[in-house]
Amino acid sequence: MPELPEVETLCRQLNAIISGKKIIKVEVLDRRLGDIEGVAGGRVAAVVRRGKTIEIRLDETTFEIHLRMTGRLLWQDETGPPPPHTRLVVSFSAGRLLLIDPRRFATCRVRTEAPPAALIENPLAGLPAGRLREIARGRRLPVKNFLMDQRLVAGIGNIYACEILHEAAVDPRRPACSLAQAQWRRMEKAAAIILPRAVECRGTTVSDWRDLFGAGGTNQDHLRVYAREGSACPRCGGRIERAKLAGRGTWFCPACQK
DNA sequence: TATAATGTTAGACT
DNA sequence: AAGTCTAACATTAT
Repeated sequence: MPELPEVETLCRQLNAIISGKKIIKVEVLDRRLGDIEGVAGGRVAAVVRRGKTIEIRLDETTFEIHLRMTGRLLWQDETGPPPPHTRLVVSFSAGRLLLIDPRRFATCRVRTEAPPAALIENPLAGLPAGRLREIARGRRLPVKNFLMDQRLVAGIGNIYACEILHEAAVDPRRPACSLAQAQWRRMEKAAAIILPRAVECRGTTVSDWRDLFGAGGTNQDHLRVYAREGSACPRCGGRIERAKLAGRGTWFCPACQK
């Protein structure tokens, strides 16, 4: 569910609240999350985003959380009964962090070494046209799948891939290697508009995204194509269509996205 | 009842 | 060999 802007929102909120604090207890309520009780006793140095992964950096190791499709993090000041689908409880002296995940796809791990970096590590800091073109050389997969490949570009998922491609007026089905230089430049510009705005809006709440304190984001007010099949394209008035790419719903305007 | 859901990846295929 | 595609993961909502 959460993509780069949503994960960025959580990391910023977490930083403000747990940096410098000690983890006093870890309760794993879903065995599939694995053996992570070892992080109990650690002190949080900082919380950092890597793509869609949340890195809780402790003094010695890094505790990572990936929310996948339906994972949420929720901060609670008081201890009450945890909400349904709570899979993990990380307690601090002043409150606790809950991982809630109906579909149970979310994952956690403890690591000491950094994994291999994506070719473009942080599109929030820029999605440079020149690099995109260079990486896309010889790759015939659809440009939307290219953008969503986490080994290539870290953090972009289905909503923001659709929105960036619309803003850049590029057809999501085009082979990545076939884009002209001018189109890559438009992609760079589009990302520089869409991603920072989504972060300012604290993410996109179309169904169930909530921030660390349970509040929805407001970026859904800025969506132009995602889940808008049949409505009019805000740029050219054409009809927004839905296709399937890499098994995912893909919304675009065939009239102005070339 | 069938389908789709904001993600990733192992294994199959080219 | 490297690039690409598909099914699977588990559950809820429409």
